[in-house]
Amino acid sequence: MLRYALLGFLNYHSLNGYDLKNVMEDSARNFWHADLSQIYKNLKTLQEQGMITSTLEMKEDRPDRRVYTITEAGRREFAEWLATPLTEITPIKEVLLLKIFFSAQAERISVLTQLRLQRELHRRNLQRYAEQTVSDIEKNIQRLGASLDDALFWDATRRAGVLYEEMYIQWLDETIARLETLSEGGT
Amino acid sequence: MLRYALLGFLNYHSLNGYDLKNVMEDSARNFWHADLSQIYKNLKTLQEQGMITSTLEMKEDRPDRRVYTITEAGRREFAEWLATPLTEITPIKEVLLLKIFFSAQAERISVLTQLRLQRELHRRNLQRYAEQTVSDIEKNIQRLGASLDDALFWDATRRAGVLYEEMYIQWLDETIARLETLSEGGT
DNA sequence: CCTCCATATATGCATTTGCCTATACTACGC
DNA sequence: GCGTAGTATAGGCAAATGCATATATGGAGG
Repeated sequence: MLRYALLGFLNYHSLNGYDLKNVMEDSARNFWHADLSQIYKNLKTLQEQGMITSTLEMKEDRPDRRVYTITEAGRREFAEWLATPLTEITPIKEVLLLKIFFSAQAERISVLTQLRLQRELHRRNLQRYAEQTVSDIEKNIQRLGASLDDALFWDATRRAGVLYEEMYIQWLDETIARLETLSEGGT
Repeated sequence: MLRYALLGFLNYHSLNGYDLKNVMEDSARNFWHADLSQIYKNLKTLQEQGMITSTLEMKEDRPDRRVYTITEAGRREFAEWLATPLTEITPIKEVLLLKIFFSAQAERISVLTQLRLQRELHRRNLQRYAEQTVSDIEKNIQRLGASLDDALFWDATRRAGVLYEEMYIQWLDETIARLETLSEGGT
């Protein structure tokens, strides 16, 4: 999957591995993330497959950088992926829910503490998505040389992040409230 | 992570690999899933580490089954995991959002088709969570010999599934509407 | 009769992922 | 002067994951 993310970004603009990581962190972190080493490995594979080419830029004051450019074959593969419909839902793996599922066996107070901590983390996340304004998106559009059309879709993914965090916080609030009511009489 | 899911279920009741898979599918599929081969591998490892033991039950009409039972060490490790707070949020990898992010480069109609297909899939998912009633949870409680306390937490995870799907459908509705408005004049 | 499905376990293999480490230079703060 | 952070690439290794396949039996449906 990561290969398509990389091809997608390179389809806008030639970039090196380090910058790809930063661009991804800035714009896609609420639905995708990848380790730097993972990105370098994928770039190597993509080049071996002829999807991208690279040139080494010599720098005097900074480390040399290997800049990757998408090829025609790369554009084709990417376009094909974009056009192929997803016939399934991305399955969720949510560690907190796994823990909660078994939490009848845990100390009630410990569960509450953990839920409150998660609520705090999700609140911060929500705030970040909410603050990621239109101007931020415009900044990324300039950086990548993307079109104004892209802003619409980028904002849609930002909106998905906001809705997700709001939903998550609502669920945490509900669940914490339920546990607090029960705890008044018990352990 | 899967090891804790397995320990968690075995903490209620001794089970074989095949049944563990079914129990997980029935009760945890909206926040965790695992391949059968993955479950068998993990059971093997857990036994090597002394977290579980197994006995082979000979069946005449059916294949023999290896039934796993949690050990004291297993219970300790599981309890420790339950008590250790998660200091981070589970990162999301959502393929649809990755595609949507780059979808300014795709045919507008193709994007709409894909979003509508996903909406249909999520609607079905929501319906399943909504229909997974209290009686279903009670059935699982009996099957595993869990306590009534568990019902509270199991229902909380079910509720999380409902909220997630409602949120997702809302986002899809929003996004589809936005694209439809734009498409009236364009490609 | 034959195929598919359910029950049941297990191995093999490739891919993906995560985390750690090495290398190398600059700049900034203490 | 020294540690830390930023820029930049890359290899190593273990763990997790996914998918296919092998084996074996019984029952249901066409």
